[in-house]
Amino acid sequence: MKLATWNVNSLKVRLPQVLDWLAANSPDALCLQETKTTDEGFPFAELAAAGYRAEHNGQKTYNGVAIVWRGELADVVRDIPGLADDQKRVIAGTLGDTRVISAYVPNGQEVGSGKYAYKLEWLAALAGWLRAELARWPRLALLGDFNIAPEDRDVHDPEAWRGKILCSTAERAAFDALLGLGLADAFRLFEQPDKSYSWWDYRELAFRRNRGLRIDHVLLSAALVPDCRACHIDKTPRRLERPSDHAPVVVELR
DNA sequence: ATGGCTTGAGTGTCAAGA
Repeated sequence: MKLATWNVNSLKVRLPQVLDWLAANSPDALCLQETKTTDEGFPFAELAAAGYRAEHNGQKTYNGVAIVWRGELADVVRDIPGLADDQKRVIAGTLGDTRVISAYVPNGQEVGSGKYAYKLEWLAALAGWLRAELARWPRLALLGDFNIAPEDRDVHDPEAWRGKILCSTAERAAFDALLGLGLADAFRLFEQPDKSYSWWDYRELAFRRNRGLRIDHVLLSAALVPDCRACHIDKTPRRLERPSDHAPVVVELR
């Protein structure tokens, strides 16, 4: 089984690239973030023509997450149960016996800001909900844009980013708390190239200079880890014209 | 140098992203 996650930064703009990527990579499920559209604007028909079904949790202009899959998806949940939040950042479903969650963690804007407090509260709520999800579905994959670079090696210039948004101690502690639930960072299960990132700023030729951050992740429950054969970041779409600023992250499971 | 791009909104220019 192949699972992937991709923050597309507007599905309207990126749909041709998503369709091409699905055709080229043939994942069983693709988790999307930042669709930036309502359910009415979601391209269900175009995806169906490509052999994929979809569940979307969207809103106008901002946020929006989806799972695009082949086969059957059951027990779909939108949003974090019990969290008062009008931002559409979570959708989950079960593919076979594997729970698949597409998440778009808040950016946080600046350490100490209101958005930063919201990010940390949101991550705490996510962890609380995941504990229950893991109890129900031992085989669980949490995929998405976490907006956290877990370690200095995930940052092109760790000194410049020290303590800054996406890299602060509290954000990294929140990421570690997710690992503490029994989840593993699939990317780090394998030897990886140095300076591997999943996001590059649009400005200042950041991609060409590989000035990026690894903030998109796939976390696997302990039951899935032995089945994980590979995890990689696919930089191919980042090289296209009008790319998303994020690259897809792909895992292959037995 | 707090900029630089890109998107959605909507037609002038701002909010938000990371």
